[in-house]
Amino acid sequence: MQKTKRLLAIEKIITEEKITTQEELLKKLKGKGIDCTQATLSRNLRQLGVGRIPAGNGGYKYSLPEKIRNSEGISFKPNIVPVIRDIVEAKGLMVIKTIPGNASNTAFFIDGTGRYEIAGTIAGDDTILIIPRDGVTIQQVHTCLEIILPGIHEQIKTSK
Amino acid sequence: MQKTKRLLAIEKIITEEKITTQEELLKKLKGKGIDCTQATLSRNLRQLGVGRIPAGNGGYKYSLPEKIRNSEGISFKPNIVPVIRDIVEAKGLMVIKTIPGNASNTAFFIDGTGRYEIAGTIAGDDTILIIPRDGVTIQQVHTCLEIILPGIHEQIKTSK
DNA sequence: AAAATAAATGCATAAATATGCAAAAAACTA
DNA sequence: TAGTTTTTTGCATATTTATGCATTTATTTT
Repeated sequence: MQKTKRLLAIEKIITEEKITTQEELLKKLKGKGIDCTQATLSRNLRQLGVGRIPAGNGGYKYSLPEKIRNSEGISFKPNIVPVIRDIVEAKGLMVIKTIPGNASNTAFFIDGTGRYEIAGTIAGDDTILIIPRDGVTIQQVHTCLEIILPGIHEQIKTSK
Repeated sequence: MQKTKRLLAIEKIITEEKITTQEELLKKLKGKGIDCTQATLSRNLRQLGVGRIPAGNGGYKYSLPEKIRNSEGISFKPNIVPVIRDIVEAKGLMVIKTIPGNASNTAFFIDGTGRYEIAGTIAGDDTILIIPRDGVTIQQVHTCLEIILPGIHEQIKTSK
């Protein structure tokens, strides 16, 4: 799907560079071979929960949610990818395996993102059960996880 | 100065209600007897660091910095009220008493909110000095604290 | 207090963003 | 796989927001 790829690219670009307008983002994407219109970007940014905040030096910048912003508009994101070992599907639910003792904090992080796709989580010691909301497909949950934890699937695949 | 009053009103309104457009904010302000143009609002919002983020149900909402956002655009605040023992005024400054050892982290939290009213803070072990910005009254600082820490004054009053 | 300097504001408009609608693409079903 | 439904997208445009410039208001200096 073209859209998923685009969403990921948008998040990556926004995280790494200071993007001031949608037109600017449009060009960056084009540079990566991803082509769309400003209208589509506007919709995608909404879906990703991306906000537009005043930048310290003048102008504005786009910024991902689930971040902690201070009055300078600077943000950061905790990286918890390395603790995740595996992601499998079962009975329409999602099971995430972590390294021992890390299920709870990982689930807490996932909950904290408040993603629409996820109705709730249950965590043991090294296993998390993710309950998708009604009407949300497993594929959508995968996409959702990829958004929360960029590169996670790739990471799991290569470490196997 | 008219501007300070307006900035405070903007923060208050944005904190308490879901504001979708600058025009909407304009009307709310007019209702409070504060009159200006959209152009001025745009400039003020920038100065306050107010961002525009997608709202969960569709549409957008303005949001102060200092908040932790999740992807639904909902914000929440850590509750640190219980560590605060007393709030008194002295020489146009504000003195906050905390339980021992908690002044520093409380001050850090207050600083982090980036409130316009507060020029800066100094913390010892159980005492914080809040220096209001020029032109800001003690009453306005009280209101500001009530916004940062809802219910704080009530809590102190009842525990005495 | 008058003059000089800086800050704030409105007006008009440019710039940027969101959205209704129709078409195209993708996903699903029988 | 042909038909049906859902999702995604572009186009055109309405809506919303930012800003240059001139003017007013406030602040500072002499």
